[in-house]
Amino acid sequence: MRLISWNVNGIRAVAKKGFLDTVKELDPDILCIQETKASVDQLDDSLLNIPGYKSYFSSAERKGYSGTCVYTKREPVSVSYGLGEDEFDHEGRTIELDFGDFILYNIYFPNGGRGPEIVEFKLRFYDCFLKKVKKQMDEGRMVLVCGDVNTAHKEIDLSNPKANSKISGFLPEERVYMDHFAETGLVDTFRMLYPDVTEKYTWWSYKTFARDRNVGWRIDYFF
DNA sequence: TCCTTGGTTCA
DNA sequence: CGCCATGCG
DNA sequence: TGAACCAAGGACCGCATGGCG
Repeated sequence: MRLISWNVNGIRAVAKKGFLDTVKELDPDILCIQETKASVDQLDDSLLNIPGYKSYFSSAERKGYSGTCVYTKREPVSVSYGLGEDEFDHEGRTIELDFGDFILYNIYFPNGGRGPEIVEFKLRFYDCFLKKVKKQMDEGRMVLVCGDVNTAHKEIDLSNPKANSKISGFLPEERVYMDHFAETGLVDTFRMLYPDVTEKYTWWSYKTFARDRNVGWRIDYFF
């Protein structure tokens, strides 16, 4: 089974740049999208109904902000939106699909770059999420998680760990939560398969051609 | 992210 | 509608 | 004196919205 996670930074923008062709080529069984930046009524039928897939959308109340969706060939038993905690459920960040033999979360975790109070919000979000997952695991459920976590775990996971140790995305208090993910039983699959591989990133700064030079961060995960 | 400015340390 | 500023990442 | 090492501040790009004429 092929699962894909993709932060598109505007699904309408990528739709103009071959999104549907790419999906066809990649042929995922389940495709998890973050940062759709759109509400359902802003999307036309080609995005709402991709042939062969069921689709589920969750949008922020604020226009043009955040938002997630999932396209899946296999039909889930049930789908729910949000973490079940009012504070975290107004920005379309969480889609939870129950497939019976496993639960899959597609999550766009908050970006803390706008200030300390947003970092606090991000940490509370992590906390709420982990409590929920722990409960499900204690009940014997298998849980898969993918999405944009917005934190690099260890020094190996970004180009300039020293210079970024005071920047949101690599703060000590954020990295501790990546430890908590592991303690909860959520395995960073990439790092499990490639424990020593360096310079593999999922996000690059828009500044100074960072992507061309592969100066980046690994902040998107499959657990 | 990178470059600049300005401040500190220490051979 | 085009143009520019703002918010966000 | 000057080399080396920081901390802090500013410009930077792309998507989307909204105000204005």
